[in-house]
Amino acid sequence: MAVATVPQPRAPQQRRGHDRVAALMASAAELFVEKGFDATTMTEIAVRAGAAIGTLYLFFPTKEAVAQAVLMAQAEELSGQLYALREQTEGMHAATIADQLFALLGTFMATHPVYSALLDLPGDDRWRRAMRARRRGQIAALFAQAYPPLPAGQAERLAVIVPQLMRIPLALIGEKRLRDGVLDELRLMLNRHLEAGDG
Amino acid sequence: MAVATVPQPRAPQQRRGHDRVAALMASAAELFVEKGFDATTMTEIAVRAGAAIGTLYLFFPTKEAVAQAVLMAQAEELSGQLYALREQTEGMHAATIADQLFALLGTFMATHPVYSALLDLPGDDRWRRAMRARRRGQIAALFAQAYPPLPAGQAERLAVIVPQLMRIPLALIGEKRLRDGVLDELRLMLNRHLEAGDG
Amino acid sequence: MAVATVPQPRAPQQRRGHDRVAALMASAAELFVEKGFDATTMTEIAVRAGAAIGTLYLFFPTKEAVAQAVLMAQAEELSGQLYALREQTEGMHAATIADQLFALLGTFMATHPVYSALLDLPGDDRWRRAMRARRRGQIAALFAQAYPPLPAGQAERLAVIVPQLMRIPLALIGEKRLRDGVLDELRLMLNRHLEAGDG
Amino acid sequence: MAVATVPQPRAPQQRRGHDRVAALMASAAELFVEKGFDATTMTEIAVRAGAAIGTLYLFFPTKEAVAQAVLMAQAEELSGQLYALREQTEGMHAATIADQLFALLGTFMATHPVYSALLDLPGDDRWRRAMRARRRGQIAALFAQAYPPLPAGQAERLAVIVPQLMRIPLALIGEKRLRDGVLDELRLMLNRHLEAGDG
DNA sequence: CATGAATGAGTTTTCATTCAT
DNA sequence: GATGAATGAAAACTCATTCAT
Repeated sequence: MAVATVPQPRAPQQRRGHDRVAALMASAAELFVEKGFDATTMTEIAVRAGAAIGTLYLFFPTKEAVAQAVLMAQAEELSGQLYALREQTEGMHAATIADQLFALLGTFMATHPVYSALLDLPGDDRWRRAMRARRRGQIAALFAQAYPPLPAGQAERLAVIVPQLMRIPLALIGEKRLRDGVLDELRLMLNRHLEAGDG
Repeated sequence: MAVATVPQPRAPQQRRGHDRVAALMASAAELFVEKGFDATTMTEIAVRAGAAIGTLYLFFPTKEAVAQAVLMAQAEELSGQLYALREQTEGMHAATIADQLFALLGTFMATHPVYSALLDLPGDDRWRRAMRARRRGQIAALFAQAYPPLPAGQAERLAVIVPQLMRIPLALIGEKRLRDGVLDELRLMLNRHLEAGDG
Repeated sequence: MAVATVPQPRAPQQRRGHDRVAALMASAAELFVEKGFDATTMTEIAVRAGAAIGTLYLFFPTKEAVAQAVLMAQAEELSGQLYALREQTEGMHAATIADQLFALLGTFMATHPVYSALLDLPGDDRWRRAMRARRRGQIAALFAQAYPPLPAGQAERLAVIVPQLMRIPLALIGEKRLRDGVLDELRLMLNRHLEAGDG
Repeated sequence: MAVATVPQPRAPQQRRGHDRVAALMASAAELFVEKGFDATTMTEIAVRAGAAIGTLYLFFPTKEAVAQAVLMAQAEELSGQLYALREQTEGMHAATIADQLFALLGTFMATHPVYSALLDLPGDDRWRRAMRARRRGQIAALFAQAYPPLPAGQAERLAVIVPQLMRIPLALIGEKRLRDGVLDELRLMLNRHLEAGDG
């Protein structure tokens, strides 16, 4: 039962539901990065998005569902980028493909910090596993295409390793010089490894 | 219907305080790995250690303090191992040192999963930062000692990268073959990078 | 992931207000029986009636008002039936009247389960009391007319008892044989009691 | 995290857990009768028992569990009374047994109003069904023992009917004279029915 | 008349922390 | 040292009700 206390003028209700959901998800993504999933409250998410708690629950039945929606949207985006990369690098030189992939992942991780934050939560569900598997498959396919003589299994191993490599610089916020250096170091390390081929 | 349990006569709790604390910390470490820090309750920690909740608070003022104690103990252990490694590899061939370091970190990460779990929690405190810095310093020193001509900064960059590399296989529980393959791949990649020297 | 549903084009809602209200009340009646008054939500009522929540509030100011309307309509119907029974049994043999009343109430209770469900809610309001009083008066009048020598007060007592008797079989859904047996038993018991007159 | 605001002196904590549970259940029983199960809040239950909300949840995991505990305790009591009645009326005259049963149920219903209130909630669970079945069995056994020539099934039918009969006067709070009259009427009706035997 | 997105007070439930014994 | 009953602030979640369109 909602008894109006101080009937505040309501914000314009013209925003389409789509905008509302987008604002809520953006708010959630920010908070998940700032404080982590557990420490973020549903009320905070709503407040930062300029919505009431009930509005948040209008679109997402649980807090877990918010995380899932945020993560899925970002995974979708990454998947799209990886797909596009595969298209546009068809037939290119292996080293070029690797460089592009490296750049793509590095940029994505840097600009989508919530992606890593949510993907590696304790207590991995079915859908989180599925997301990781999909990413692994796409990246493995890219490697396999770029280096046809790649021995069995190596593409998959690289698909596991490379995304994790790109997360390393993320922890170095506030140490910009070191961060850039680490990124270069990682790039160099991976290139050398790929050029050398399997041992 | 859940009604008050009949207070069972308790087993004599005569372990020395030291054992008590060790049991509590071990219990906490297990639970932090299984369910994550936030999802672990103080009561669970006490129960699994066979202690009462009050006893847990006798030794640790807050839940955060438990995590800190657990993490510090493990960091201390790692630090000791790194120190010992430095002693025993003095004057050895660079490649050998690297291999040893790799093995040491790999084993440590695999056997101390709570270490990573706690070190990378969102909301980094002063003491967590200090811990990371110390590790970085020790590993950088090892690299600098092993490869005297290492260009300025590279030892530090490697000290950032290598521990993170060794965490990658941890996520592959249940895929043993892939896990071992990834570990080999990482070893190979790092060795090649070190052999090649700086660009 | 639960995201805003795409607003489907709506079917034309051209039913006259009267039909609308009838549909809403029917929907409410069903749900009150299925889940109880408290567990039924206004949104459910509207949805099952194929209406929007706002439409429901167009006709009923509160949830309580819905219950009141539903109950009043059914009480009105029962009252009408009782009135008709009184007319058509004028001058009949007492036993016949009793049988008819018994049949009437039994059928009504079985076909209007929401009637009992709403009438016996905790927290009895003025209007619920009034409804019970009216029913009591009508049934008492029937008894008084059928059995003129009925001692003072007995008609009223029977008017309290008989409707409650007829509710008993309602609880036996799923045990049809027992239910029918109980109904017969009740009929027999009441007839014997009436034939014996007051003690 | 509980940050003490105004450290109120705590009430004496000497009451045994048993008393605590009893007080909570008594408080719940009162409120369930006064306002019904749904309208009663866990906070109210705790407050009326002089406990904190957390204390209530210490003993009962959910509100449903509170109801279950209250109902089970009362059902246990009724069951004990019925058992004792069976023992002490062994070999007695049928009419006497019936009278005793009638008195027992009448008194029980009047003094344990929460029993009916909880047993007839919408959404009958397994345990509620079990409770009804048990009562039915016990009463049927009593009837079968009292009236050996009772035709098959009638004992069970009576076991369904009689407890419901005894609930009827409960609704007449505030109309004492009518209430007593109704009770006598019911007694008379049942006796006549039993004396007449099956049709 | 009709709609349904939006609201927020109120409810259930959890759990870190305290303290009398 | 050891205990565990007790606490209550805070978080997740519900739903009757409103109102701009």
